[in-house]
Amino acid sequence: MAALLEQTIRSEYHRLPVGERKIADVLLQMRGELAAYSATELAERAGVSKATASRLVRRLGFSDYQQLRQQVRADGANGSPLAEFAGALVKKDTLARHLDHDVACLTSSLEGIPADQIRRATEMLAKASRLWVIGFRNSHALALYARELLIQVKPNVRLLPAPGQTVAEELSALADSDTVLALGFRRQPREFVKILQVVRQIKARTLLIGDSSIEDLDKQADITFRCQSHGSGLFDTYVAPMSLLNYLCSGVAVVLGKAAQTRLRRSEQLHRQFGDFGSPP
Amino acid sequence: MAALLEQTIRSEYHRLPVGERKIADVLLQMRGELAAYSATELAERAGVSKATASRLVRRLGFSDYQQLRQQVRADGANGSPLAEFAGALVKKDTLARHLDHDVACLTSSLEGIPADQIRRATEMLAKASRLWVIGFRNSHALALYARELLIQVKPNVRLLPAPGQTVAEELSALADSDTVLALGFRRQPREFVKILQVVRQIKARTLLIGDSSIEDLDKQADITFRCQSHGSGLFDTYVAPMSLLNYLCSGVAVVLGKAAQTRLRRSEQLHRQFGDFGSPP
DNA sequence: GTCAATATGAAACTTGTGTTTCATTAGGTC
DNA sequence: GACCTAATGAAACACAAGTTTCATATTGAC
Repeated sequence: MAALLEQTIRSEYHRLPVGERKIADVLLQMRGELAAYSATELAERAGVSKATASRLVRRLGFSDYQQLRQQVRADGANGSPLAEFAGALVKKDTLARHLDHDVACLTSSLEGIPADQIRRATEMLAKASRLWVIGFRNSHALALYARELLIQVKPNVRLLPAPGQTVAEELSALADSDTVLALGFRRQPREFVKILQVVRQIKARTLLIGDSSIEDLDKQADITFRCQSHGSGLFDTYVAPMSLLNYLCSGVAVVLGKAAQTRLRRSEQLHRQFGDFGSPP
Repeated sequence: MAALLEQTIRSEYHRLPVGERKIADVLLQMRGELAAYSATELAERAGVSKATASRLVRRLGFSDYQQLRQQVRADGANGSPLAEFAGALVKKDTLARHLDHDVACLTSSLEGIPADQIRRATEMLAKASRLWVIGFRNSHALALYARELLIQVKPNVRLLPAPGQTVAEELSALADSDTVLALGFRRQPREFVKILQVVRQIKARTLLIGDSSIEDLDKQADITFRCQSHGSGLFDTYVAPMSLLNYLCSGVAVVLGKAAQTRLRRSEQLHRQFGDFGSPP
């Protein structure tokens, strides 16, 4: 990145007076990100005056700082957009494109999450006296997965909707010391919104995980995680929430500490006794 | 890069008026390079006035554009230059490590799959007169997801185990023109193996998706996909099979062509009539 | 030490960026 | 349709960025 500028600087470097050299050094260190900085900041960083910075720009052959910045930007831009173009030209097969898509989806959904939000979420799950996992339609598979994990480290984890029962019936047992883990991806029925309202009235905690379709439903929740769910093909992809749930539940186990560990071990043992395929008879 | 900003934008996006959305879209496209552009340029690119751009910055919670630019810069800096300088020093937090893990897991599971195997698998699913999706314990959530997708493009997709019924009872209806989609991740009961044997005897087709625990069970299956499932924390991760199932089912819809499309559209319509949250009453 | 020649920073200046104001328009409600 | 609210762009504005000027400091030659 900014290779063009680097060449220019190096070829002039020996001619530069001390002050201008200081700035040149800073420029070289910056590389691609240079365009994000103002000439004033660069001058400060180098410990010289703005005037010196301005003069260096001239000496390097630019008419002004603006021009330099644009060159760096154009040069650096060859990094990503050209790569995208090339990617299209390399004619990846559809599987490779699908993979790229899902990786991007996963990454952009998780990477910006503040550590504090994760911490609060895991504590909310860990400290709850009972947990309710709710998800309709598409989200039900996720709910099932979440319950599967949570039940291994904590007693009293209930899945909704349960076959043969109405949600209202089940939820009548909800208490204010409980936490509801709501999976709200596209295609939730209106019922889902009502449930969140009820949960709020009862003053139980709500942890909402969903996609852009939840819109301002985040007002009903104590903590909200938004994941990308748009798939590469016809169907929505749930890699992001899957990964997030995995991470959160691991975190819950850590918060619960000893208690969870023993519970987990006991679950392993039960599996063995019950007779897993793969374990000795 | 600029992940934090992306999260912020996505969480506010639905609240934004059209003009501000245009700029938000531009910001999302820019990602890391954003700091190199002035608010004026962004406004021009989005086709709105500077004033609108300024207002968006406010709405996203920044005091001014300067502040936004600095956050993007600091955030993006964790990406390349620091990594280049001292890879060892980059003390990623546990979430970042988890993300890396799951991305690696997903990538290594899918990228090596031959196109031909995908093709055969989708055809096997598409051509079956009936489909059975089987998965116990951990794999049941995956099975549920698979059924959810398949039922949208094909009639007669049955999920096993079903609550209140024994698998044997259900499977008595299995015919040799059927296909069984078996999810065999860690912790399958012995029953699972027995089922695969029965399926083979009946000469129905078997598509097996699982992890290393399936060992030589692939002999019982016509096609086998092996995914990584070892998680970064205590629990297994299922991002890879999730992504694979998504891709395969999309493929099935394509193979089935028109018939699947209309079925899908009808399903969408039904959802709407049934009354989704987010759709007009 | 003196003298050029050059380099430098402080401050004045200019320009353009980003914010704010305000009148107009669009969207929603009764 | 009348009304209110919110959104928007044009223009006025405030401010900071970058350039230029100028007086001072530095360097090297003699």
